[in-house]
Amino acid sequence: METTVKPKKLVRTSARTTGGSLSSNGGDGSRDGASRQTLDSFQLQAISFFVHAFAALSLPRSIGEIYGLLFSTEEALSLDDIIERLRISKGSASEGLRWLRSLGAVNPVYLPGVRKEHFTAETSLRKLATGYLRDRINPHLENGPERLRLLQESIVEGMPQSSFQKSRIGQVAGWYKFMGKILPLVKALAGKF
Amino acid sequence: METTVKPKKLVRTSARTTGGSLSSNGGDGSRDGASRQTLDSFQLQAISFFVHAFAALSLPRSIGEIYGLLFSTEEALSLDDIIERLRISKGSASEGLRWLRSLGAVNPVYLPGVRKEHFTAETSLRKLATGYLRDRINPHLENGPERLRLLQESIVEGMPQSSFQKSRIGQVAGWYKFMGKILPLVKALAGKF
DNA sequence: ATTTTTGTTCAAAATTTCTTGAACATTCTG
DNA sequence: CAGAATGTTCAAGAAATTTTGAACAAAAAT
Repeated sequence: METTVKPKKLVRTSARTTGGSLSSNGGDGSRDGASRQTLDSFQLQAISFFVHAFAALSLPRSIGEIYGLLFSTEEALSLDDIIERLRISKGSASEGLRWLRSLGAVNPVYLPGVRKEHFTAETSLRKLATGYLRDRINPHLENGPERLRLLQESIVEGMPQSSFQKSRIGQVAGWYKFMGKILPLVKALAGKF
Repeated sequence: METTVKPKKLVRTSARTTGGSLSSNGGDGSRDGASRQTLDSFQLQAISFFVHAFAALSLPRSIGEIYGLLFSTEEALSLDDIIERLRISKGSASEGLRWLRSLGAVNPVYLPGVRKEHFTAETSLRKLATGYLRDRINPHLENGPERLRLLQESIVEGMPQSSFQKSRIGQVAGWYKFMGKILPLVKALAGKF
């Protein structure tokens, strides 16, 4: 549930174990030297920002890290770029990227002559909000009518409490109506930002 | 993160170990017999409903159970009533009730001559929404200006990417403005349900 | 003042979720 | 087609969260 905020490592502090032989320069100027795969202060701050923001939605740190990195980087990055810069596992990166992609929070970028898929962050509030609502809110609302029906059918007529129970069902029905009203409003307003 | 929905036990299936000597009838007719502390079909269905709904917000099952029970029960219930009916531990019940209380999702009820605190569910959408926003959304937004400042200060002037970085900050500022617009709208509309 | 009732707290156990890394599948290249 | 590059999947381990239960504190009753 997380009520109190605990300090978590911003970016994992591991030192590379073996001198990795990967190259795959994501687009920064230096071809090979020591500056490779380091994050600048803006990127660090942005990653911190999004890890925090995503945590507010109970989403895993790795997803916040990936989005934060893409958000703060002008060039499109590949899976390996992400692994290298964030020092997370292939599995996490692949999984996190898949999640972000399905939401529409990340855009594939076509680069002529490059095999690896590259991505940039989608920053349009409208698209982000739409994707989030579609993937994480709507599924719950779609079950609404079914759940409401189950609730109604569970009432045994003629009991002293059945009148109370019916009034409760009225409440729930009202909540669903509210959601039906507010969500379009959210989308409409998001379109203006 | 929870993408796939796993079947969870609706209400724990344990059998009482010792014939508990607790009494504290919450208000149902029977003074002592076998019908004590059983849940009717409406309560079961309501608990299932709220466990599911709260899970959508990544809240623990025990909180959904407690709210569901109170929501589906006309009489006010005490901590012990909740423990007895839901078969959850004292710790969970106390903790969950504290959380619901702080949100304003539960109302204390005064019962003359009764020591134990009793509670009913708050069902006003306005109060629920207000409490949730106040406790779980606002705290994150209040850090907004500070976080935005940190982000700005992390930009190193004169680098080739600093122009890009400034445009990103503009995006984030826009998102905060959006939140500032939409939240009052949510509260206002919630008041009508 | 002592005992009983009521409710809270918190360390340990149980459970759930996240991350890792290696095996596997797929697609491209020569 | 063989080999290399790229990306996915998933079992096992690590980490975080939730639940339990017993000790404790506070308030009320006797």
